[in-house]
Amino acid sequence: MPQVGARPALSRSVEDYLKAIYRLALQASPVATSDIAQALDLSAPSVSGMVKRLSEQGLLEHVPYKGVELTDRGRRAALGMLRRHRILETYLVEKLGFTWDSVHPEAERLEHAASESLIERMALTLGNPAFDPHGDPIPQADGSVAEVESMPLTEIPPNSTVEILRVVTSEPKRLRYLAEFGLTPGSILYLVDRQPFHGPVTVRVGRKDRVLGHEMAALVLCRPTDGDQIA
Amino acid sequence: MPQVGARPALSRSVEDYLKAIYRLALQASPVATSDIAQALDLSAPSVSGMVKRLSEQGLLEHVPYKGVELTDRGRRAALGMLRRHRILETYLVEKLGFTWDSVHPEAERLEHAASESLIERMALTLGNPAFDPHGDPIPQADGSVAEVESMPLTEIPPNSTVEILRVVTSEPKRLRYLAEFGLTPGSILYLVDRQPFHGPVTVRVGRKDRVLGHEMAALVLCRPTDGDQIA
DNA sequence: TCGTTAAATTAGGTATACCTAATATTAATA
DNA sequence: TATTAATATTAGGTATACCTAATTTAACGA
Repeated sequence: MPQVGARPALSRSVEDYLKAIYRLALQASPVATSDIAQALDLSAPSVSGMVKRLSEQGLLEHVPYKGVELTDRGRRAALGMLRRHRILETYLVEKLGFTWDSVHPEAERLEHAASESLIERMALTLGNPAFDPHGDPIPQADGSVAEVESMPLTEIPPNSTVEILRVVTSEPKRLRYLAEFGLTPGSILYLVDRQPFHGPVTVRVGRKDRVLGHEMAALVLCRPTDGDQIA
Repeated sequence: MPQVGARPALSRSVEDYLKAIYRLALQASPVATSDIAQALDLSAPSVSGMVKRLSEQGLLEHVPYKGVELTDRGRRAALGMLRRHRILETYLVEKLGFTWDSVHPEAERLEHAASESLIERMALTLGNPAFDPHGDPIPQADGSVAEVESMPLTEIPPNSTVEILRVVTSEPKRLRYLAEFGLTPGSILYLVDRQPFHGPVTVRVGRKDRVLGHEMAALVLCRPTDGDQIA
């Protein structure tokens, strides 16, 4: 008899594979096994073996020497994991006072253990949020994912005012660095200047001007605001 | 580099063994391997094997053919698990609206995944509770456990008023049954009558008289209240 | 088109944690 | 004390998920 609130029993490993493949498929599809190996820090043969088992289970389709794609079942499972992860991160930050740079590993472990009903109760308590603290969209229970148009700071023309929508890193050091500058989702900033050829970007947050390296600025996704007023 | 808030990495299985041995040792010590096997629903040889590995790791002392006892290290780990479990149960009930009969399996899975710092944040949010929703004492971070004198309903003399302190089962059906009667920790009841030789017990809760089978009544631990007034 | 290289797979092996069947030890009884 | 029954352990085997080393396949440039 299956547990109340339980989900199809996939092992931790399998859940991690599906999540990684989903993410990688957003960049390029089919996904190369070597990319999976790199993402999960595993050897290539380990991934080959697991990929074979997962396709036998109907979670993904594998064309040997070509790559893998998630089946509908595999994608649903991956989206479920992503939902769990992002609801957990949001809950930890909103309700338990964790900082946005510290929640990733905690959510990474809890997402395998939390039941569907726990996640839905957390979501309800949070008012069914559509985005997590990093601005990542939270897949809804029906599998839909909000798509938001955004541009990295490195592509915004100088002299524009933008709202930060999303920060695409889970590295604590970088998250702390950005938060120190006030560069978190929802905040408004004015792009003062941008050096060509992958040079630094100067932004004004509040009254302060900050210089961001190109790599850092590329992680900050924004949307231009209507006016051009300085906050 | 160990994780922030992480604990010594013990596997799920090991954590379950230590928890079970701790509980069993409260009844009788040393603990028989067959009792561990029964508690964890494993074969006797599986337990023999694991017991050997755990004693090699210094988590318990094993005298072959006699039984096992936790070492200090083993006891600390077990108390840690118990704390995690009970904080989690309390949090799920108090903050997320779970019912007291449904939290056990959820906590059983989360206790292996939650970091020390998550548990301490939950405890703080709850005001560092000393007891969980079933009245079980929550081991404190320093390893101390509140001891409360209590008697099962089956040993209370008729015509006395008692407060329920604890209900010692995790079976949902029984918990729901008792909750229906208003028999939860903190509630006051009047023991109307008690049949000898393991017969049923009649209690009055509010205005209603309820008859409880002996087995059920034995799960309800109480403390006599000063007066003898009927609530 | 042939050879070289990069990528992927297969072969074979390890650790954990379980199992059943067989054996050993202890404790209770005749 | 010898036998028996209960308890525990050892022996040997399975599944999962990882590893390294060896091999195969595909793709690309000479």
